[in-house]
Amino acid sequence: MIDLRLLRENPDVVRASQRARGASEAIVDELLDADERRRSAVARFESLRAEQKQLGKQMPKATGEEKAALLARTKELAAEVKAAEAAVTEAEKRLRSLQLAIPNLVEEGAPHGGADDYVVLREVGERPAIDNPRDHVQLAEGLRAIDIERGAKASGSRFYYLTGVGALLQLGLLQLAVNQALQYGFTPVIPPTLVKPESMEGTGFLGEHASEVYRLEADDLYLVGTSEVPLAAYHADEILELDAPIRYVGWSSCYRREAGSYGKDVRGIIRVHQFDKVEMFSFCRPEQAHEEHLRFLAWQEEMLAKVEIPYRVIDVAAGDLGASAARKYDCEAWLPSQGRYLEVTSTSNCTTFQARRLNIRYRDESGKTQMAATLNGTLATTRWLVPILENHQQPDGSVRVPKALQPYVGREVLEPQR
RNA sequence: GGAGACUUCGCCUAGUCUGGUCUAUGGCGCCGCACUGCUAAUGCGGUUGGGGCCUAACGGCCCCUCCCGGGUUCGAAUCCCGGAGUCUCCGCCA
Repeated sequence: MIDLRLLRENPDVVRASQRARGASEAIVDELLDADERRRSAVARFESLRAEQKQLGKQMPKATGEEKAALLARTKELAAEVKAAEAAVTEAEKRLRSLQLAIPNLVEEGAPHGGADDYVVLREVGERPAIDNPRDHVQLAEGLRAIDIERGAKASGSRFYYLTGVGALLQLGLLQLAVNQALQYGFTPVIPPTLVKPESMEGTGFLGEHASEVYRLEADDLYLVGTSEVPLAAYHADEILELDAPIRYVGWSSCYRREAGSYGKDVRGIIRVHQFDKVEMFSFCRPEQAHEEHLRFLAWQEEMLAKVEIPYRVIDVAAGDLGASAARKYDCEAWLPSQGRYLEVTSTSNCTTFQARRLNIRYRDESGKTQMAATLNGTLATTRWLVPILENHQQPDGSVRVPKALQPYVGREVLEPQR
């Protein structure tokens, strides 16, 4: 949700941001107009209401004719107040829906343009030289690590079972991620994965991504696509102490409908309806957010280094940012079987956008309440198994376990079963 | 699933029966000042949040806010209806 004060004082900043995203600029003027209308409706209501209260106070002491006159006037006023109040409600409704339709202001420096206009910031690590690389499905089959057929049998397409070393590998990877986060002062959290509409709305997932979200109609609850949702909602309607950032690391299953993604990444576990994720989340002061964002990215790169995967970092273009994000960096892992990069992490600086919707504030030095900033970033997911298996495969179909994962998995090499 | 109790300005709490003087009580915490060799203690004062208008600013005036949404009324923290949440007991089940 956009800051109305900023919009009023500086509409050109909002227009420029919309332009960078390739989004509507006209809506900015609609919003300005709605804001204007709301304020005049409020002013009318408040002056009527003030008079009503004034007269109401005289009522108990009034007698006789005086009282009759008061009654007549206040009865009249009551109707006017009611009408004025309805006008305010109407104006606020319009304002709010427009306000919700405008995405976050893009951070200065973010590349302009659409999905293909990202900027590659760096490539890290050496791609392994593998002749005729097996893909993760073939490798997992040999290792008996992922059972896609039975996943389809039990639950349908894009579901899977992680079995044996597959299950161990995921558990190890996620624990490695949590342990790293603990080192940097994060509080571990296992959140609810069913949330109320307000939580979904507050994090901005019911806009353009609404069709991606599972909804339980009978209970009016949503299955979260990321623990970002319950982590952000954790402090909804609270006033926080934010001398230093408050950091949580969430571990949860994530659910995505993947509607309209048919034909994309159909094979294996690259794009699935359910997966597990360890997610960093931070509440901080707006002026700390940029630095925190870079820290998140550094911690993601630290994880990728631990599992010894070659990757690149991209600066996502404005038009490809989610509605909540002001800036987003993705890490993409190298995929030998496909000769391309695959997104494995994403970190967004949501500045005050989510906090404004969720009403999350802090007190500054002068004691005034201010909107907090929120940030999120992936630390590990089920999808990571794909580049881990593929990049560490051996000619015989076995897979070397990265050193950092060995204590969790309990072996140095995963051998194919026969 | 059934029955009951409860939800008040950061936290705890008075007020709700009997509508107006609630512009919401007190305590804790926090902030400021005074006192004190320093600290502690004490005293005095301040302290819900959101919004509108006026102002260069300091500040001032006003509206909303007693879980949420309706209703009754000239007037609602208070009465009525609906909803949410918390707790207790019962039932059922891991």
